[in-house]
Amino acid sequence: MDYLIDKKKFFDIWSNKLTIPIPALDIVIFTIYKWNLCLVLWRNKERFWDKYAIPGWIIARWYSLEENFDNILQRETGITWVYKEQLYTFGNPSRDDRWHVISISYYAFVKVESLLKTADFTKIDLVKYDDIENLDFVYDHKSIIKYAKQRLEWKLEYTNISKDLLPKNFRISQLQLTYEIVLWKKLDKRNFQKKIFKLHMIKETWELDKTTNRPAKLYTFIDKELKTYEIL
Amino acid sequence: MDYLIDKKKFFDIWSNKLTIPIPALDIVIFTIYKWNLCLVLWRNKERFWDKYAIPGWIIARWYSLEENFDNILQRETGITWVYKEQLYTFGNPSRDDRWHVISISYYAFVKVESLLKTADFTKIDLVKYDDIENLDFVYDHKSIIKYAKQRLEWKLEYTNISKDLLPKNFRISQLQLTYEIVLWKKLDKRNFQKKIFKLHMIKETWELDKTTNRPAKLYTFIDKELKTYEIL
DNA sequence: GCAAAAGTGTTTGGTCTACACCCATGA
DNA sequence: TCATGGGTGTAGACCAAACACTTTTGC
Repeated sequence: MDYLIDKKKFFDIWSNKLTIPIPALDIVIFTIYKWNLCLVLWRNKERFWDKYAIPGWIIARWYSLEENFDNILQRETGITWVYKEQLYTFGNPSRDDRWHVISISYYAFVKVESLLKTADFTKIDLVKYDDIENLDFVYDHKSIIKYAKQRLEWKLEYTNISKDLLPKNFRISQLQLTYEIVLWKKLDKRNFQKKIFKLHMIKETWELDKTTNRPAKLYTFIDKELKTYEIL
Repeated sequence: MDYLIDKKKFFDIWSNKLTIPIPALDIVIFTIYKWNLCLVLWRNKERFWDKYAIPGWIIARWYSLEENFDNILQRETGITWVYKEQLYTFGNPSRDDRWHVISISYYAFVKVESLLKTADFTKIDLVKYDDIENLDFVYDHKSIIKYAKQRLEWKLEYTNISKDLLPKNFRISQLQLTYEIVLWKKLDKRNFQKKIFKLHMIKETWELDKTTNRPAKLYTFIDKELKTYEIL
């Protein structure tokens, strides 16, 4: 009676084929590891013929995108929490040559401590972003990654997203280094600090980091929430 | 043999149910009509119990999102060309209470002349944005519209997207009015002009518009393409 | 001549950039 | 005592916001 619950429309029993594309969810996970921008990639030789893939799976019915995300993340990487945001939905019918799969893509950031504590390194590889040019990926996953990288750059310039890439307390030089790594350019130390302070993005703690020659003040983010700034 | 083409996974013949959600594509269409921000909405009493909906339909397999978009737009509104961009993918299982439908949403802009020339007003209604608060919409369409409006504001502030809302030639005061309508605030005439000119967004034509008391120069956009500006 | 919209500059405060030296500590 | 990274200020250019009067035309 109703067009939507007339399920015959979506599956043709005689040809044994769906008439709709299949929705999947894929995740680009960034982290800063040893002061390199890295990706958490999925390596599954059986399924992917020795190519890399970003974690992802078919979307299960009756679960929200968030629930599907959490489930895929946990099952395929072991990681329990990341900051995530929807990236884009890719629907080119030829992106997967076996079937029309629509990829609802997310990008995510994970702090390195959290990664090392929870990730299952038998399932994933940590790969430097700069190396992906030379690696083989399944389907259109390389272009999804590049799209995510653009978004990361924007996000870093206009929000306090770096809070999800850095430890709780950090030296200002580490914050600056994070920006330099992602934006891939040198920044001026004094101007950088002025900007960050003017935005009230971080505050001093009373701790010192004595691991370098001259001890450095440690800072922490003021806002726990994601905040967008007009300028940076 | 391969996990993806094992179609049994996606349709359970015994329960006669799909095991995946259904992907659909929905479109929020903006226009400026009689100097009001308006939406092109779909009114289908049979299907929608006298509520408004944004145009949309189930995604057909083997066609790209763009092809599905064009097809839906043409069939449901008659409109032949709009500027479009992907907005977001909404996947809450309860957004449609009959089935789990994932909505890949787009927002679009159409010039009023083009709208009036091609649209099929037996299928659509033109509704002022300011009125939607008091109207009934199916599913989560009202919140999709509000999300699209936010994006429109951003787009107007940082790009030359207004070219797709205005006629080819226009008075500067009309351009300013468009900004004021969408951003919902008064702008300073002199500062507005300085900004727009500094960005090299528009250029003079040698025509005059004599429909008001004092004739006004007509301007036109320099770039045909969408261009993003760092500042506005 | 008057109503209506067009057109036009200046000042002020704030922000961005470029740039160089001293400090505290560990080895 | 030296090497390493930490910490700090200023001057000049540019940009953004506030603000009011004159001009041209139709009626």
